Amino acid sequence: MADRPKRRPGETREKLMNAALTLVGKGRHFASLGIREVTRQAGVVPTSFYRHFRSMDDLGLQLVDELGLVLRRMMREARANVLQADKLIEESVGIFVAHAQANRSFFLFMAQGLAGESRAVQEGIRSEMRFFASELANDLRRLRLMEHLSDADLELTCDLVVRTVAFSLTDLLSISEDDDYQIGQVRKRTTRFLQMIFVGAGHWQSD
Amino acid sequence: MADRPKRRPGETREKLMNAALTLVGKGRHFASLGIREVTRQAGVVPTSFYRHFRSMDDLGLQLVDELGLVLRRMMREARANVLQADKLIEESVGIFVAHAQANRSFFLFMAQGLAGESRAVQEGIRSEMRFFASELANDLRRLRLMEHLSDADLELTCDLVVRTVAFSLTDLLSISEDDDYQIGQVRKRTTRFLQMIFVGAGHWQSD
DNA sequence: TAACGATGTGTACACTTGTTCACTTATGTG
DNA sequence: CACATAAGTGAACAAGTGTACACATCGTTA
Repeated sequence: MADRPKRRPGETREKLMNAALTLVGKGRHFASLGIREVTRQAGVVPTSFYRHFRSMDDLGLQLVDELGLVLRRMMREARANVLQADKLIEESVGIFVAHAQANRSFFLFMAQGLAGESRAVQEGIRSEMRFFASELANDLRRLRLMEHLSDADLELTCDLVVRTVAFSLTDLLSISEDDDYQIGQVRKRTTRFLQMIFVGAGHWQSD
Repeated sequence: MADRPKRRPGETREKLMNAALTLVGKGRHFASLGIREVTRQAGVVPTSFYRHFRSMDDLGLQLVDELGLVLRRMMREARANVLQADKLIEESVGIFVAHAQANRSFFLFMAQGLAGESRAVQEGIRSEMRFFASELANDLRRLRLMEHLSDADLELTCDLVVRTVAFSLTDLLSISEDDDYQIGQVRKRTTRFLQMIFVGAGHWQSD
C-alpha cells in the first residue's frame, strides 16, 4: 500500500489543463497560448507536454470534453432545484450564473472557443450547446410546458434560449468577478430575455 | 486648400490593417497574430508597424473603429430598403447576411473580439452593439412599431435582437463561404428567432 | 530653395518558441 | 520480484519574435 505516491497517473495532464485554464482566467486568449507558456505555468518541463497532448488544439479538445462534464453537473443541479414553474426561469438563470462564477475559466474558455481558432474546438463547443438545448427541450416536454409547439419549434425555442444564455457569458465574464451589483444586473437582464422569449414561444403559431 | 495629396497618407496603415483582417479571414485568431506576421503579410518591414500603431491591441482598436463604419453602412442600406412592415425582419436579416458575407473578415474579427484578449477591443465592440441596438429602437419608434412597450422594454428587446443576430455570426462564419444552402438555413433560422422575439415583445406586459 | 517632420528601410540583439533526442525514473502487471 | 511501458527530464537547435537605432526618402511649408 503506497500511501504517498510521488506521482499520480495523469497528474501532469491535469496540471497542464489547469495551467491553460488559469492563463485563460487571467485574461489571456486560448488561441494565443503556447506550449512553453503552459508548461511553465504548470511547473513542468516543456517536453512533458507531448506525453499527453499532440498539440495545443488537442489540449483544447480535451478541455471541451471536461467542459461537457461541467455543463452536465449544472443541468443536474438545475433539474434538482427547479421546482415551481413560475420561478423556473429565474432559478435556472441563478444556477447558471452561480456555475459560471464557480467555473469562470471554463466558461471563459467556452466563450472564446465559439469564435476560436481551432475548427475542432469550435465544433465541440457547438455540439455541447446542441446537446444542452435538446436536454432543455426534453425537460420542457416532461414538465408539460409549451405543449402547443411542434418538435421543430420547441427545438428552435430551446436553441434561442441557450444562445441567449451563452451570450450572457460574455457580459458576465467581462465584469469583475466580485461585483455583486453588476452580476445581479446581468442575472436580471438575462431573466427578462428568457421571459420574453418564452412569451413569444407561448404565442407562437397560436395567434 | 490642399485638395490633392499626391502620395496617399496612411497607405501602409491600411495595408497593415488589411493584412490583419486577411489573416483573420484565413482562420487565424486575432489574439494570436504577431507584429512580424502582420507586417510580412502586408509586404512591409516590421519597423514600419510602429509608425502607425503602438501595439497589436492598438491596431485592434482602430479596426473596431472601422467596423463601426461598416455597421453604419449596413444600417443605412437596411433603412433604405426595408419598406413594408411584414417583410421587415426577413429583409433585414437578408441584408445582414449579405453584409456579413461581403465583409467576412470584419465580422469574423467582431465575433472573435466579443470574448477576445484585449479588454479595450471587447468594450469597443460591445459599445458598437449598444449603438446599433439603440438605433434599432429609434427606427422601431419611427415606424410606430411596438408602441405599447416602455422605453426600457423596447431597449431590452432591441438588445436581445442584436445579440441574436450577432450570435448568428458564429453560425455564418463557421460554414463555407459559398455554401448557399447552409447560408440560407442560417438566414431562415435567424429570421425565425427574431420573429419569435417580436411575438414575445408584442405580447409583453399586455396579457 | 532649404529645412522639417512624417513615413519607410536595413541591421542588429536578446529572447522565446516548438520540437527532437537520449536519458532517467516510477507504476502497474505477469 | 522483474520487466515492459508510461511519465518525466535536461540539453540542444533552428526559427521566429518584439523592439531599438541609425539612416533614407518624400511632401509640405517657411
